Amino acid sequence: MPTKPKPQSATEAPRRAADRIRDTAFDLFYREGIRAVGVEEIVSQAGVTKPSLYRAFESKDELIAAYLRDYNHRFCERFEAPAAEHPDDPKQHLLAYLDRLAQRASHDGYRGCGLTNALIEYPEPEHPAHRVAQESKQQLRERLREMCRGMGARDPDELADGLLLLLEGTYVSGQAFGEGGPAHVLGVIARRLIEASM
Amino acid sequence: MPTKPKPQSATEAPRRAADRIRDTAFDLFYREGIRAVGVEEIVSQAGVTKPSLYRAFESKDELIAAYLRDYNHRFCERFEAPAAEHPDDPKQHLLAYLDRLAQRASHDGYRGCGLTNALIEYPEPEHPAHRVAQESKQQLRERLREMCRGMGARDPDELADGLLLLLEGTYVSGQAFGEGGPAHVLGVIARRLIEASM
DNA sequence: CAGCATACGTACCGATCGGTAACACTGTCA
DNA sequence: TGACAGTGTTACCGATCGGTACGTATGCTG
Repeated sequence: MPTKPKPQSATEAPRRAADRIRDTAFDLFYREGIRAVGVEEIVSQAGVTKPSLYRAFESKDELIAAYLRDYNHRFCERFEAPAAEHPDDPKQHLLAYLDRLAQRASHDGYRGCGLTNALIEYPEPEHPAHRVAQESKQQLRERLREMCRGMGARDPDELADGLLLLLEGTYVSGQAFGEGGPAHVLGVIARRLIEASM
Repeated sequence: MPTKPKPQSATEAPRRAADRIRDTAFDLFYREGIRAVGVEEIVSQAGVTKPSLYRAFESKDELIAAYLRDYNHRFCERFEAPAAEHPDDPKQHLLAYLDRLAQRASHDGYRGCGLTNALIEYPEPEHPAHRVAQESKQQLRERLREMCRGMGARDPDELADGLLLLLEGTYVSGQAFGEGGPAHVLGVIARRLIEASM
């Protein structure tokens, strides 16, 4: 590991080709959809060439899988972030995340959850994209159950699934309806549901 | 208009090419996704040829739009069907639909809502697929509001949006999680939410 | 039967898809 | 100095994409 002697020019940096490809693919896959984006578009926008892509990734499918793993990583960070302000309070933690989500999802141009979108674009259960996204979603479900247990819900698993439905519904409704979409009620509805489940 | 002298053999019929294309496209687009299906696959499985497709439809995009209009039509039928058993009772009408949906969505291989899936596959707002799906979803939102008014909810629009989130969440969660997915709680959760909103 | 429109198929188009072979260039480290 | 890893360059592959020019079969009407 070199002691980064690269003359990185502040933000804009001539980083490794693999990293630029990873970042560019992330943005394009998320914004335009995975199937809609060809490898040519990725490398040209990343300022690299195709052989560089295939030296770093076995195939487009592997690049997709890497994108989804990255996405899940960033998602988990966003999901756990409110814990800093609400330590040992899973209810407030979750509601804080939901409020932020509701705000993002009520913006025009919101693209929902990259993992959910990938599941829909790749319905075949064997496809790497489907697999990675599915595993991430199961992980989220388990995390929600854990939080609902922490809240002291009557039936934690049931409440967790209910909240998961609301979550996923917000992701996709944010895309279907623009500015004044149904996502803005997420906060009140979730609170009402939680209250009625204690 | 001929007096249909065609010797149609009961169910299996050598119908018009356009009809076979429409039906085949419906099945393939829904099951495998729109972008994943090429026109070649459609015509070959329909037992016709490409020129027949392009004589009946201007382009693949137009065929997609026709598919989504068909989908919305069938959806509305399914959605309104329970009205026969629950006339003038929007709450029982809606709950009956939700119960049937929860059952379907808890099956392995469930593919969700074709309109929702299309919205995700085609994020560009100008694309015919996005447009048709978006209009259908707005129509559904309005219908839900109407039903919530009929239920006598405190804030009908708010409850309608909450139920819409649950609906959409069920569509996508049915695909993410298989047999024992979160979709099975839709009934109890919706009832609890409605009760807490009266 | 002739005439004609409708409906369909054969064969093909250019463009793009994901992916690769072969070689030149650059900077780092020994 | 030389070996080497990483990258860029160019050109290319077969397959598939959406779409079409053009000839052929069929069936109704006179």
